[in-house]
Amino acid sequence: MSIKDVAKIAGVSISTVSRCLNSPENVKGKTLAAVQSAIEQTGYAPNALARNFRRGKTGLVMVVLQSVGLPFWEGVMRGINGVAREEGYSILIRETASSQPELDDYLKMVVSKEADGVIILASPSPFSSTNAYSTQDRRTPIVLGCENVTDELAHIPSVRVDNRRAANEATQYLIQLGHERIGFIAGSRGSLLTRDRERGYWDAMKASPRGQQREWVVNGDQTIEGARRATRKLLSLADRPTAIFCANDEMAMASIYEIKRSGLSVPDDVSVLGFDDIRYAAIMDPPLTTVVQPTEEIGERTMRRLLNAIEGRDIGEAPEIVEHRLIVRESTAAPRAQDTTRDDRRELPA
Amino acid sequence: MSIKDVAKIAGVSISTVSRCLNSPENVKGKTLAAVQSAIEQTGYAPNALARNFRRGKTGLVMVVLQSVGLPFWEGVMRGINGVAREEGYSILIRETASSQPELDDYLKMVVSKEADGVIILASPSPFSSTNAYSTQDRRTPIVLGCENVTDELAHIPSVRVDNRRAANEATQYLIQLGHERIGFIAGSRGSLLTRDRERGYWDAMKASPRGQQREWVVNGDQTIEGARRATRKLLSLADRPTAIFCANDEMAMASIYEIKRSGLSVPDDVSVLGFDDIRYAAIMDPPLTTVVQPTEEIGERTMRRLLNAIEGRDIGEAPEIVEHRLIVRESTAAPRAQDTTRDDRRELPA
DNA sequence: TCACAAAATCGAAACGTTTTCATTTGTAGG
DNA sequence: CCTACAAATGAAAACGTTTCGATTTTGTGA
Repeated sequence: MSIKDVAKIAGVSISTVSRCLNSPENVKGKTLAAVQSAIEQTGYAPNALARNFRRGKTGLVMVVLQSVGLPFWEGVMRGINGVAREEGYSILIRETASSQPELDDYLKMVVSKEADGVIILASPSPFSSTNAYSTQDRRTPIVLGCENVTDELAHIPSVRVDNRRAANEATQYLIQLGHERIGFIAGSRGSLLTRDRERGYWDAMKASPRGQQREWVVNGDQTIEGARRATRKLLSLADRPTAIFCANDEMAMASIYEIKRSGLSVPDDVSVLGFDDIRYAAIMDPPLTTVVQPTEEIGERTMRRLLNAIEGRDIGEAPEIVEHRLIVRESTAAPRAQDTTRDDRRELPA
Repeated sequence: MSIKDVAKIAGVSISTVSRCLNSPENVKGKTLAAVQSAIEQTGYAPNALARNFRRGKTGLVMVVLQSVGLPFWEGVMRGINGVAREEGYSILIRETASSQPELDDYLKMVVSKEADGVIILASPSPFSSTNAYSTQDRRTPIVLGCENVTDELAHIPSVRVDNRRAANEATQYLIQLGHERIGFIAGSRGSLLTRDRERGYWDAMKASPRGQQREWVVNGDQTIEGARRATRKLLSLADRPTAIFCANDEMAMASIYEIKRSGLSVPDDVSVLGFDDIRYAAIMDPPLTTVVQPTEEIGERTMRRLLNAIEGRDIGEAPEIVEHRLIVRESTAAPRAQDTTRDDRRELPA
């Protein structure tokens, strides 16, 4: 059932059939009708394999993410998918959770015509020497969404919020509430995104009454378990923080869990502030104060930028910055007046 | 940079180069070495487009899901991805959240060689007349994961837990705890998965002391908002349930949120039981009692079954059933002794 | 009706593989 | 040293489309 059969039935040449499919405005109404009828009749569907082969384009964009199922990426993926559909592309996904390929493997996929471009939403194998993004690679279309990657990929064009400023502002907000001892649960080591947020936190703490304290910053590893551990560590500090800023909402959830579990209350004893505004942020107990990113916009712009690159335009290497916003819910409050000793925990009901 | 260039440099024919790539055991060591060196030298990478075209296979499996970012599908996708990688397939995703194609569109994708097979994890456009799965379609490789689809797709082979039995057992568990008024928050109308769970609930309630009550079953629409609405409805009942069984964990989260918000406590006033054991189930407050599905196994078996179909084997149409398991945490408890009036809510602190 | 330009159609090449069949090379046995 | 056979390699076809240049048809104005 190929274009040939259709041509024969319609009594035209195969090039005419092809034209009917691709530029019907160039074919006479009568022939068009004949061809369409032949197509109906045979149930012909163009062979995408052949077409893509001939055109030298896969129509595929590879999206690298850590794992399907992480709520944060929902909006980003919706954005990506939306413009992909609009522009006739399909999305190929690869999870780094299950395997750990090198960046290089992805770049190769576009030279071997498995995809036309790559969007990176998660660092391929962290700390791999072959992850360096050489100038030679500059010609393969690739864009980062959110800059959730290691240093070596720093120069790849990206679309993201200003994580440093956002984290700074969020921390400022806690300081303004009156908090002086503010903990920070960092994400996975070596992720640009995470490091920028940590920097923003440091920036803000510099000007805070008690200044910066090394021990207030603990690595949460971007995992629930890690964040729980980190929280326990923070809670056991002599100078226990009255507020904890988590590098993302998932860790904030874990942190809240652990805080409550130790008999403390959020936000009465400890305020918690997240980052991302995932779909569960508003129905946690208490509803989470957090930094919102325009995820869908990030997805859309990432995809658009990639398409530009695919079409051969120069997209530069400067990140595209989109706006964030702090959304205040109930997990943050002013610290309690008497909260200067570390022993108030004992006074609480279990 | 094609196979031709490599052939020229290596001083062999293109068929030999092809053989070096695909069946090196059939080529003499010396030529193999020469060819490999030529490949190195040119940086040649086989053109996947051409290869797939020639072979008539895309190497792609289309996975239809509602939306990336829903935690439940994390494990399923990991399973799918795992065997896909093993078998040399890539995963194409399509979200039904952003567009609503018909099942037919997906089937067409395999005839038009955009993918070799389809895995359905979410109903394409619910209640569409063209979603019927005709016997004529029986030849296109397609498998359901979890049967999260509308009636019309009932006869497509699937891999899933026995939702009806699982829901029955879960409800039994609540009954055994001493609950008599048990609410059920159903998922999206028309989803087989959800309906089976509802059936399981009814099955169990038949034998319960107070029997079945229409008003105890409310539609939660598979959404957070829907589940909140449903919960409010249940709580406002004259005979307010002392336990609520939610068709999935996400709705359980929403339900718990709403219960607490109305001043009641979980599980003291109302027990809540979920389904799925998503990654946040264990760190909710309280940690959620729920039904676990072996998601990764489901994904693996779904994919394997699809591959069988792709390779032309008859995979039948009977569902493959995998084992579920109830995991008891802290969101369920025996009802309070005095809990027979509806007015205890007033006695609680706001 | 004719000439001519424009529009429509056709024929054939090309895309980069894989694969079949034929040919060459190598090897062992007599 | 020749034959027979196996192993290795080569030549060419084929996959289904798009597209280029050539050719035919159509339409227009004189």
